[in-house]
Amino acid sequence: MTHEVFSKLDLTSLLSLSFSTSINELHERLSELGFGDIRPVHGFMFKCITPNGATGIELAEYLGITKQAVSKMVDYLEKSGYVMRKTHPTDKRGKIIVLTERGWLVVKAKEKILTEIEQRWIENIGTERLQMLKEDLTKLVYEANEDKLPTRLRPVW
Amino acid sequence: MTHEVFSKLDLTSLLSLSFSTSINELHERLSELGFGDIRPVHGFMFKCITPNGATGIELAEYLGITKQAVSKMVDYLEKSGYVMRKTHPTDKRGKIIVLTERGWLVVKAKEKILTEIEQRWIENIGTERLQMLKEDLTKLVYEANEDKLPTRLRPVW
DNA sequence: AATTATAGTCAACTTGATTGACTATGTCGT
DNA sequence: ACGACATAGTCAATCAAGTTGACTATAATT
Repeated sequence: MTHEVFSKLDLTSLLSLSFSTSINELHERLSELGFGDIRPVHGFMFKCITPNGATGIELAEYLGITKQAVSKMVDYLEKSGYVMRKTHPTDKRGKIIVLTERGWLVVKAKEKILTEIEQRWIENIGTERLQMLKEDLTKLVYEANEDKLPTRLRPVW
Repeated sequence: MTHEVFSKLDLTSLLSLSFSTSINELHERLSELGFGDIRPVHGFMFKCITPNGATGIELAEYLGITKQAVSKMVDYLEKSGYVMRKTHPTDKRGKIIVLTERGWLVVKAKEKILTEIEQRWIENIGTERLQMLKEDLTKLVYEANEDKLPTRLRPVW
């Protein structure tokens, strides 16, 4: 694909490719660090869990999947040593999912790698332009969500 | 989610939410026009098909799925009246997938709706800023792909 | 002409989700 | 305080959308 081809992409293709590009690089790097069993949704889940844990319902809403899907995912991540279930402090029905030490390592690694990706983006388009890009996307997402149910993170396809 | 919450989102969350926001609105609008059986991947497939058709292999590469998945998708879209298979002009093994009249209606509708979404984004952040946003994303995606296999449209999750 | 590669389809399988039911617990209205 | 209703999380079954490997007909290569 030449630059000319890219410049003719519509908005949704541009956003999808931008997302795929950054998330692919992130997970290649995480793999190199020994976190090859982490999928993008796991990284987003860990973000929601920090710093104090989250309930299954909170994770389901945040990620845009059902509570049963969250339950299965937590089963898998618990078995892989990234999260733990704890009893809810005030609701006996509930569980709080928290990160293990290994889970925190993923969160730190992700932050570091994303900082490096952004650094390279800054070298490409400049600090001010990246700042504006993020401000504008934030504004547009905020506006689109201010009187609706929040858009779920999970990209529909 | 308050504006403060949005402004703390990392890059990958921002891009995912931006994509979801725009693609959700697009498909709500397409649904209103009677194209409720179209998924985002179909819209991208139609884009790849225009104007002269595409082979199964081309569609698979463009969308980031296997040729069998494309075959099944084309089965479905053929049955729904959006595409047709034609024999390849020069390769007897091959098929060319082309759009029907109804398929072209979807392409036109998508273009119109995306123009309207962009128009509203212009009202929000200004013509110049949207222009810069698109230029910057184009630049970043292009740079990330110039010496690699192309990033596939399909967002990994 | 023989060998190797490819396009598309087939059937079977896998993955990651959803659905509806269930139990234990929490909330609300009287 | 109690009964009715709602909810959190789990269970088993199911489904959608993909992948895999095999296959045939055709194309390309040697």
